[in-house]
Amino acid sequence: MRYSHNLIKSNKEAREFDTVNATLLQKGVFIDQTMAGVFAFLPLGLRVLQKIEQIIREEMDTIGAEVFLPALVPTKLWEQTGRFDTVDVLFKATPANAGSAKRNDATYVLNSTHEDTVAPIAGKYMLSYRDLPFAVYQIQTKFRNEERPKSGLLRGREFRMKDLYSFHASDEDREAYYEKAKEVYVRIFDRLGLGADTVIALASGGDFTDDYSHEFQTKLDTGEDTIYHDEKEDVFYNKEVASPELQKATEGIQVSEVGNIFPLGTKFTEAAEYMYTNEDGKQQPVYMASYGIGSSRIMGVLVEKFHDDRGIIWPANVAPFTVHLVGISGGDDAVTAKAEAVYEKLTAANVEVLYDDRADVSPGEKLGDADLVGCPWRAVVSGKTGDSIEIKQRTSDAMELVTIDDLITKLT
RNA sequence: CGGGGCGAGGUGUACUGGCUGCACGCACGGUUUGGGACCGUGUAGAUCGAGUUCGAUUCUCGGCGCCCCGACCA
Repeated sequence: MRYSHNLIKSNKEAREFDTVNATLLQKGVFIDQTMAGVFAFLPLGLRVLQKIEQIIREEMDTIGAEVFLPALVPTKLWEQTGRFDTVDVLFKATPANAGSAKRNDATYVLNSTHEDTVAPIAGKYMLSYRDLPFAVYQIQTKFRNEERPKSGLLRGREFRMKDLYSFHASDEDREAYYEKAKEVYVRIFDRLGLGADTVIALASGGDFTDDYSHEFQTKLDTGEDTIYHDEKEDVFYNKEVASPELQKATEGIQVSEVGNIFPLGTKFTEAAEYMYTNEDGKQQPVYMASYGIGSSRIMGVLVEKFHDDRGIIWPANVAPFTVHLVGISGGDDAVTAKAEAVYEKLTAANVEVLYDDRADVSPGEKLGDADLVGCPWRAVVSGKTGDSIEIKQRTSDAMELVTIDDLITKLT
C-alpha cells in the first residue's frame, strides 16, 4: 500500500497521554478518538486489528462455527434473563423520534455481551441430544457504558471482542470442552506474541456458578488487575478471590485481562426455556459457557508491551505491514523509479509492503515515521544504495545491503 | 459515580478585563533530500449558558466535554 492517498499519516505533535498505547497509536494515526472510550480505526490500525482477529478466527474455527449476532436487540432479551436492570454498563437506546405517530418508540439495548441473545437462538434449533455439544462464536463490536473509560484501547465504551458460547448436555461435558478451549486460548496468545507473559488466573464465577471463572492475564505494569501467585500449587488467583494470607505472603502482579472463560451453568438456557431431548425422550437442561477475548484491547496491550522511545515495535504476526519501504530520492527521478520498481516487485511477490512514496518529505521524517509505525522490517532505496536495497529490522540498528531477490526471499 | 485538573485555529501551546501571539500542519512560490531542512507569502482559533463589568477569551456560578485518581468491571 502506498502512503499517499490512503489516510496514512503521522501526527507527531499529538498530545501525550499517560498510557503509551493511547499516545503512540494516535501519533501514528492508527486510531482517532471520537469521544471518551470510542475510537475510529484508520487504515493502519484496522490492519493490525484484523490481523489479531484473523489469528483468533483461525483458532476458533477449530472448536466452533462463526456467526454474527445483532448488536441492537429488544429489551425483552435482557428482561428474560433478569439482567436489564442489573447490568449497569448497559446502553439503553430510545430512538430520537420515539413518540411520533408513525414511528416505533420502543427502547432497545446495545449488546454488551451476547449470552442473552444467543441462547434463545440456539434453543430454537439445537434441540436434540444428537445436536450437542456445539459452539458458536463471533467477532464483534461490544458496547459498555463504562463510568470511566481510560487508557486508550485498554478500557473503552465501544470495543471489539471475540465471544464464543458453548452448549452441552451436562456440566461434565462442558468441563471437557472448557479444557479444550483453554488450550486453544494458549495457542492464540502464543501467536499474538503474548504467550510468555500471559497466565491463567482463577477469578470469581459471579452469580452464575460456584466454580471459578478463568482469566487470561497478561503481565503489564500499566494493567488494571492484580493477581497473586500461589507458588506451592502454582496457581494464580485474581485479587478478588485470593486469600488474605496469600495476599500478605506474596507480591501482587500487575496484569491486564486479555481473555476470560466462564462456566454459566443453566442460567441463560433456563431463561430462554432452552431444553434438549435426551435419548429417552425426556427434556433436560442445557449447560452453557462463554469465552471472551478482547481483540481491540489486545492491540493496546501489544503497544504497551512492545515499543521503545521512537515508536511501536509490532510482533511480526500482527504488524500492519511486513516491510516499510522508504524512498529517498533527493528529487532524482532515477531513484524514485527504482523505489517504485522495488514496491511493484514486493507487491507482486505478495509481500505486505507500506511504500512511503511521499515527495518533498525529508529523509529524517520518513525514517522517523517508519520507527513510529513499527513494521518489522525497513527497506530504504536511495542514491546511496546503488543497485541494492538497504534493510534493517525495527529491533536492531544493523543494516544490510541486499538485492531485490534476496529481499523477497527474506520476507516471504 | 465521588474527587482533582484542563477547555483558544486541524494539532500542540503562551500572554491577557479592551488589540490574541507562537510552533506544527495545510496552501502557493523558490531552494533542499540519509535521522523530524530552509526562505517568503497565505490559511485558520477563545466549549455553552447565566452573572459581575462601560466592556469577559480572561473573574464567579452552572452545564457540557476531555484527561487523571478512586470506586466499579456481570
